[in-house]
Amino acid sequence: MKKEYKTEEEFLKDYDPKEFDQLSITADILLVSVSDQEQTNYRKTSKKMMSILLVKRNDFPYKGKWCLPGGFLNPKTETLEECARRVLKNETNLSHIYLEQLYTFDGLDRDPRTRVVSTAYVALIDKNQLTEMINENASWFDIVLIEEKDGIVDITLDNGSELIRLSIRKELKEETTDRYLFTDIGKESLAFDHSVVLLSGLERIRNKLNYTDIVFNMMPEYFTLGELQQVYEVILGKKLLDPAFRRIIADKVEKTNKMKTGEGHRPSALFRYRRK
Amino acid sequence: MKKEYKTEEEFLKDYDPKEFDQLSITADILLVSVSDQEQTNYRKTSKKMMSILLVKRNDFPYKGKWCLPGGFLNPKTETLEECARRVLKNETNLSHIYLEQLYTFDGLDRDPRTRVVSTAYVALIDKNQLTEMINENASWFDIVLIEEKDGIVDITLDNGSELIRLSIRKELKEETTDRYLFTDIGKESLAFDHSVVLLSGLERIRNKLNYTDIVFNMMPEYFTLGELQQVYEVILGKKLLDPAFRRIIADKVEKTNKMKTGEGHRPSALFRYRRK
DNA sequence: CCAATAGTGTCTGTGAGACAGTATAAG
DNA sequence: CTTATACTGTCTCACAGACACTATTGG
Repeated sequence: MKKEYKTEEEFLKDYDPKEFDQLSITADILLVSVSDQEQTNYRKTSKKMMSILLVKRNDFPYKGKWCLPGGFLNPKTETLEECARRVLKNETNLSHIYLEQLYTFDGLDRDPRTRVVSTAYVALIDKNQLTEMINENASWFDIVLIEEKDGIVDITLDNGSELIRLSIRKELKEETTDRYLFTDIGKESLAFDHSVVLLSGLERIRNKLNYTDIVFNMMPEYFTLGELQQVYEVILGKKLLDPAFRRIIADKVEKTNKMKTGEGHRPSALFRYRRK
Repeated sequence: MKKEYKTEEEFLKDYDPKEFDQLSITADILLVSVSDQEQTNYRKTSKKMMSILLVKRNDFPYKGKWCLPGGFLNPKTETLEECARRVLKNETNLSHIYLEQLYTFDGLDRDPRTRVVSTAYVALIDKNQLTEMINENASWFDIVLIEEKDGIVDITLDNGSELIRLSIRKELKEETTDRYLFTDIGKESLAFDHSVVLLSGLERIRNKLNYTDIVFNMMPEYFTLGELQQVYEVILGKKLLDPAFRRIIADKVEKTNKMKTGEGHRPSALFRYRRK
């Protein structure tokens, strides 16, 4: 039977590193989606927010803290991406999810137990496809604030009953490039170095929004251009002008003959992603 | 004493996987620089080419094949980047090299001995800084050709006495993104999956040329705009128009009062990278 | 003078930013 | 009629692409 520990120090004192391999690899996943915030005014459209899936840790280390879903790689049987998909399947019960390798995080002290290298993945889903309930330790957090000031990025997460405030220092590694060194400096934070993984992933998504079609992985099959624009705006963190936006996405979408009505204002045409 | 093997099969038959950890991580490095090709015509400027450092394998697996320099991570003492710098120091005797994590390659059959996950790094240097001779198994290969046609990328490498022709299939992983699946399909190739690492790295450099200042890691302190333009052209694989190029880099460089003369034509001003 | 590169002036077309205007549903 | 969003027309400004032109050296 598993022994119960009260503090992390007690746990580590008793921990036998030989039980683990000397070196392990995990795949951690930043699962991102877009959620709707209900509106009181019947005319107004619901506000959209980015949201991410976090899991509450049941065991030491970081017992009670929230972290990204992840799992240890089975070196004999699976690739890192397969490992990530296995974890995603457990959390969401979905199989065909957009997945992209983000970065490999390998600080010496990421995990107090032993050396654990983590390859992080970004996953995008349309929340409407979620049917079955996810595991009881998991919860969707809305990103209610993300703000950069004086080289510090503040992120506030909210799952309806709990608020998490993260603070990450962001400095250029090299003046010749766009690589940043992220350092978790918040009082609250996610387990391991997952605050840093979160910020890296969000910046990746923001960058790729401009030159890829990854947004459509977060959209339902039919959507209005207003909805699509809101998703752009929440990811980029700024308002866009209608005509400019419509020019940009004109060749990425196709108009259907469906309409969305009953919104208290002029109905809008439903569009669909135009695959190549 | 080490036993000598004649074939790879014989070697693998005798190989005891328990001698290795069940799972290992290596840092592999794509070290890229720019070399000058001598010109017969005294008026003409020397043509530039990209060149990369390869190492000839002394042992099985892939004995006799060329591969990227790399080394196993020591899980107790170093990060992957430190591991990469240690390898670079051995190969080039240089310490302050531009280094950037590229991607983590983790196919199940990358290494016939045991499961080896490799995190690849891209390193850029100015060849003029190289003084001491590198290790005797290492050699600089010029990229004499890189051509994409019908989803196949052909790369030809030349170190002066040996030609290597690589062929890699390139297909989009997902229609919504810019991620490619690379498959080595050449008769000749580099050891392990290093042909794929090479191509990934070259594409990374090409992309970053447009929105970062990484070129200057491959330039000497003083350079003419003609030289800089040639480096851009060889990396991008196309000619650029002078006025357009000068507009683009105008705010990245500063003119010095030095001149380059004796070239059989009008002398050119020497410029320097303008740090922020 | 010739060959080759250095360096500049300027036209043109494309495309993003900006603003203003028209259209249409629900209540 | 009001409110809120849907959707379009068009002006302007910045800037990349393109071409033409001048400048300057070694031989």
